[in-house]
Amino acid sequence: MPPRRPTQRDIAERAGVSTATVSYVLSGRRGGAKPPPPETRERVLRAVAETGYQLDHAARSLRRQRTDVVALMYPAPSSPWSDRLAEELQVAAAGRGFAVVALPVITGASTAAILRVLKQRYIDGAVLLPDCPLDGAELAALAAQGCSLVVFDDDLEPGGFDVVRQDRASACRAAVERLIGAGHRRVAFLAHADEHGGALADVKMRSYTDGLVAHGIAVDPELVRPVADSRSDAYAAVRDLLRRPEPPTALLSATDRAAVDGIWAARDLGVAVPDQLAVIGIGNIPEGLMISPALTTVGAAALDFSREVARLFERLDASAPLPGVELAATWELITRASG
Amino acid sequence: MPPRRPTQRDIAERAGVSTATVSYVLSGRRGGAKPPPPETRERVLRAVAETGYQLDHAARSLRRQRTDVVALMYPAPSSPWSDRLAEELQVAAAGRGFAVVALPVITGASTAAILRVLKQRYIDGAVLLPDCPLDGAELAALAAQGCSLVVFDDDLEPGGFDVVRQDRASACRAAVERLIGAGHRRVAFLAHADEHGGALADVKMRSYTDGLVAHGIAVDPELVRPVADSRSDAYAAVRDLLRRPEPPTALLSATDRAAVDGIWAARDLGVAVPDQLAVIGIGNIPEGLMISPALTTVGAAALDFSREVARLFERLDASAPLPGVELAATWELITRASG
DNA sequence: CTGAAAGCGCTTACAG
DNA sequence: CTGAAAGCGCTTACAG
Repeated sequence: MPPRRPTQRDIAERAGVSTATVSYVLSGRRGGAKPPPPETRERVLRAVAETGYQLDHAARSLRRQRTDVVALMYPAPSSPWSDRLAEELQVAAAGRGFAVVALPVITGASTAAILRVLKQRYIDGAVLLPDCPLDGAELAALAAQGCSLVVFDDDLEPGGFDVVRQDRASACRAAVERLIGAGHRRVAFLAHADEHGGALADVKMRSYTDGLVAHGIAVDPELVRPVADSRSDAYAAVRDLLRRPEPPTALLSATDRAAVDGIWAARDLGVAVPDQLAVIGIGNIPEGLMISPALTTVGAAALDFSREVARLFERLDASAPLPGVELAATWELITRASG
Repeated sequence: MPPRRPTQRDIAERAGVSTATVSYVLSGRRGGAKPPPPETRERVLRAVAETGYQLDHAARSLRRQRTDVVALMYPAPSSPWSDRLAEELQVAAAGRGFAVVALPVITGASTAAILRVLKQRYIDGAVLLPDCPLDGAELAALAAQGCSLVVFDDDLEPGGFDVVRQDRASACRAAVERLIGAGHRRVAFLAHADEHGGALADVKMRSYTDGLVAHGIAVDPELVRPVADSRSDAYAAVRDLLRRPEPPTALLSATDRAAVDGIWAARDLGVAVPDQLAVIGIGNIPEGLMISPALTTVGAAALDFSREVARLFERLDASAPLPGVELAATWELITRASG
């Protein structure tokens, strides 16, 4: 049987003071009035040390109507972007006494439990990376209940929450234009698999097809492969494409990882990149810089979320609700050597 | 001003029932007695729908003395392993009404806030991946307070919590033995950088040095490079090593990623792997299967945490505290083509 | 300077 | 079948 956790009442008895005094000592807070004198303070702290007392988060949250916890929500699996944001958030949060919890959203698994974390006030605020499963109405409802939200989304209008614009569609389209502008007519596309579908997958696919069609190029279904989410599938698909009688001369990939695998496949077949096969990825992951030739890609230019993090804490610190604003974190075509 | 969140009292008034009835309807729980009849039920549910009522997590947790939240703690950055465990945990949790929060521990940032999440009963239980910043005494204290814990660790004894053994030291040592057994005498080591130090970094380094010394081979400081945590540094370091007058004939890397970069560097210099340079990584990430030649590595054989996840929920479901047990998830030398 | 007391929003034995 | 009431462990205006 685990012994009952000590409460402030236990500490108070042990130290011969009231629970109010215990709370004042522990919180250091005292609404303007003087703090308890050192002697009282010490008795309390000694009792805390002796019993191993720990604050009860639920009780404090209920009473104070805030949790001092913020969340980072993102579609799983994690990425260098979500990792970096988690780090920046945690550094900023530590200085203000906030804890950070990450909420990876598993595709396919039920999202009910994870949405409960937001709706039932487990947390005071959150940063939502792109493609989280919440619509504008749900976000507005959360904001109206006092949840501080910074949301990465290219379509939503701010409304009690802030929206970070990446303009991913334009950047993806620029990649297609670059390939066609360089004279490519047979452009292959490594698409997301169906089970990794979603808004962004659609944006990527539409950028590809719209780009081709806008230049009078028919979309050849043979050149579109749903392999962008699997390294081994991507490698095999590109090898297969390059061995065809009429191989593609350019490759756009929905993920940088698959693009890198494509470059490997090309290298292993003796196909020169970019001369015989131009390759452009999407996402701008660090690995793209490591391969030779370095990967041309589409994505955010810098691994830096300081503005978004700062904005979240502005919201949390504000005494009155802040209006929703738009922040720009625009995706760009990042031209390197591969295409 | 955000309107006050509706409470069960508001729902009760609106539906013309008591708060007790509201609670019974919402929880579906009723200690054996009959549930409220459909008519009452409907009135309550209508009021809930009209007001957008959401349960208050803090109040419920305080009253029920459980949170229905479990955590996954792991040293950042995330990895295929932490991603996979998050997924398995979430699937298992969803079926039982539990939410999952991830707690990435940022090296360098203060761990105080994150430890509070465990100690202040923010959660009912957690899986701790290797190298989390909690010692045996802290874990025992948490367990004694009723927190269900499954801890990956090679040294700790179970004590109110379960311990998952990986035996990483033996597996790392086996990698060194394999290289030396194959006749290699000049074995380079890509070590962790100092800032990525920790117990595992030490285990890896010791396996390397002890292995060499056990076979009468002096450790050449020139062959040890602290580059395993940076892809670009690893690539450059291996290129540099291979250009030396007396290049190494084998390479052990503290991370698979750096090992893969090493293979790239070798390929780019025309050095054959494994004939001119045998390469072994540590970690068994999926990427190791993608490179050619496939990476020999050290790690868990399968990306499968079902036993650990099941055990966590066994603990959570148990009416009385369970004794701590050891689970085996032993690391192995996984022999592929590179070394 | 300190304490008694109310109350945050739930759940659940218990009485009717 | 339903409701009044206690209480989970805190914080904080308020009284002394």
